[in-house]
Amino acid sequence: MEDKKTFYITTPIYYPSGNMHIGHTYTTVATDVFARCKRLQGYEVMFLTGTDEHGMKIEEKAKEAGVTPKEFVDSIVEGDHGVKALWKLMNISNDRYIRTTDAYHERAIQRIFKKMYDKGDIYKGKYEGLYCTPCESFWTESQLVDGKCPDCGREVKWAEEEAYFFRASKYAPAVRKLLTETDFLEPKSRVNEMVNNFLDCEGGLQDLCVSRTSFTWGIPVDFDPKHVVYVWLDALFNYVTALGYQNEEYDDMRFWPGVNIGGKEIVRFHSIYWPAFLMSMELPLPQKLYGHGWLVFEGKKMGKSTGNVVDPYLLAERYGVDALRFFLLRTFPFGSDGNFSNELLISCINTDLANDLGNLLSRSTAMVEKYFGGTLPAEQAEGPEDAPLLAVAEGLRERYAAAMDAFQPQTALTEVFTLIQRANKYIDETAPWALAKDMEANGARLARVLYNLIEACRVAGVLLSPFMPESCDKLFEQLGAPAEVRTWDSVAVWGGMPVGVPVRRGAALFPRIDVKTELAELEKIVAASQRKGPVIELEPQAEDEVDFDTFCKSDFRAVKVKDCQAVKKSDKLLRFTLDDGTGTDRQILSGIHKFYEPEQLIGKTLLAIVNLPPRKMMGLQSCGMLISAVHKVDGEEKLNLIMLDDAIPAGAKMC
RNA sequence: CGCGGGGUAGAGCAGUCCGGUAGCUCGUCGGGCUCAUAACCCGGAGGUCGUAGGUUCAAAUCCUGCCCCCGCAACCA
Repeated sequence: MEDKKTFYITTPIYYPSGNMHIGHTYTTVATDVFARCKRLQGYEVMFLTGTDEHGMKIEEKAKEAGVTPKEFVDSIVEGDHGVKALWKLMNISNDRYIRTTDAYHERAIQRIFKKMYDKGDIYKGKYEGLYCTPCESFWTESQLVDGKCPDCGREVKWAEEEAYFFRASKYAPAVRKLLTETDFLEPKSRVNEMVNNFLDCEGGLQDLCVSRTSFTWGIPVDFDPKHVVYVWLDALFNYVTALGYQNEEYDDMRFWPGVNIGGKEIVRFHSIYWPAFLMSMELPLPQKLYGHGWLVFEGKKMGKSTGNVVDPYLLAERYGVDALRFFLLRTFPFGSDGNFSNELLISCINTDLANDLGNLLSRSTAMVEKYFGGTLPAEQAEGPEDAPLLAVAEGLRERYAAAMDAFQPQTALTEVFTLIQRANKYIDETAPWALAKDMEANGARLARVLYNLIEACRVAGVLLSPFMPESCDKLFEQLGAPAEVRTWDSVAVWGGMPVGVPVRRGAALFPRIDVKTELAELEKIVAASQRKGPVIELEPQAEDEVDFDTFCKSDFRAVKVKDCQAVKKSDKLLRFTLDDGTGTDRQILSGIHKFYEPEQLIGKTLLAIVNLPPRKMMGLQSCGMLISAVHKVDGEEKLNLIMLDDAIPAGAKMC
């Protein structure tokens, strides 16, 4: 009976509150490449991805859209341009797709929750905090806006709610050991952050609240149905429920433990609570958690609010799925943040794929056709130029494997391109076109040169196939490489390519792109998608009435800006020295540096409320508040100070 | 002193763990070749490796101080 080694790898399960962007694509493509690489190496691979579909945010989004939460997630997961469609487009080879709304998963989570409870690792306690009754939400002090609910602006009050807690504190020492004494979490640079912030912090590792009563879109706690299981407990266990843990749907726990890949934002829950949960359930810990870096766009974090989300559909359709896959892993070191730009994408395609790889294949196959009618003869002669080329290929597979095992696809690709570049040089050195001038004398040598080139293309093709499966198949077609020389074993030594196979020059694998034209084109597309008209959002009008007396108490005055300066060490605060007509300067701090430079405002006449209680900010007194008009355009906040006619004297009362 | 990441040629990055010729891609300048996707190959110019000290025969790399940038956090009446 065949006993292949198993390999289990996962992406995080994504939260489908909106469409996936290039960042999700990056994680998923990377994981796919690792999975394909292990399959190539002969492992029995289980590759899991999925979606994390519960929680309050989805419940809210669904409400906004006027559908049920299930209908909402169905449309994002299964719909046109949805998650599954995107992974299909990107040629993701996941073996399984888990949705946390799958019945088997929900059942398993209930069992897990019960087991932890019976064991005493989950206990019923009280969640205390500031609570907004209409919104049914708890907020921390820091989340509050003006001491009020950030969502609705209403009063919050101290409240407590019954909740279940996971005894994370019990496992803190073991987790600490795991992080500091093993290479479970990589890259290593993320270890300190976790240990300092969450384990060695004041009070140590806090117990985690694992149930909620404030919303219903979640897995009910079956023995206490007014509670639903908090999303993280629900979500993290997907990695084992998808293998059949605590359910009857699957029976694949032999794959566990596996490797969890994810962006750096998931490191906290995956490196601390996930191992603790597993310890509680007495399951083996994951082999590895790799928290890769983020793609940033023009130096800024990518996000819907900044409007700089990069659409993977657009790029894949325009440049090809393989080119995009390749670019993501070739250009950015996996462990750290990378600066995404369209220009970088195009130049990567041109340099590596068109000029180096594509052109090598093109010129090599062209010469086999031209000089030998597409089939190389068996009679071949070695030459002095061969050794340096073969030296680069020697051990290439092992260097590549080592880099892949270390989760450094960028390095693995650099290795492969060393061979490709050396092969291009080899053409120059051997000058096949010169040999071809006297076939009688040089025919055998020419045959050998071309054989080596075809072989170089083949070896590169095998090693690149996890990154660009479709393109490598096309490459093998052109080379005439049969299935048995597309394998991992076949690239262990030079010379696997059989002689006499038909070589056919085909269409350019990666056409060269005109950078200038293309960048202009992309800009047009982006501009067009934005030109649909700015969406202006306004604050909803207050529903509560304010009584006249209360209103009259507010003392609004015209004030003149005598001086205005940025507050040191604060991004947002400006410090105003104001003439309020009293003869004594009034100091007001205002968080509007994002919208105004201090020098723009000096001399202006503004509107302020002057009888608010003074408040300290960044150590400075603020006596009142400047009044502004606020709105949002395409999700971006806009703010305009109310500027009064300069003819109005300082201190004039508004009524 | 809140936590973390980073500062290496005009641009983008590797090298830093484990000190020993500073490397890659693009750009630029010059040359070669004509098989190939105006591609390929060779060579040149261009770097106080943020800064100031320290350890050492030797520091981009190890240690200390400082400056600047970027996330998170805080603040944003």
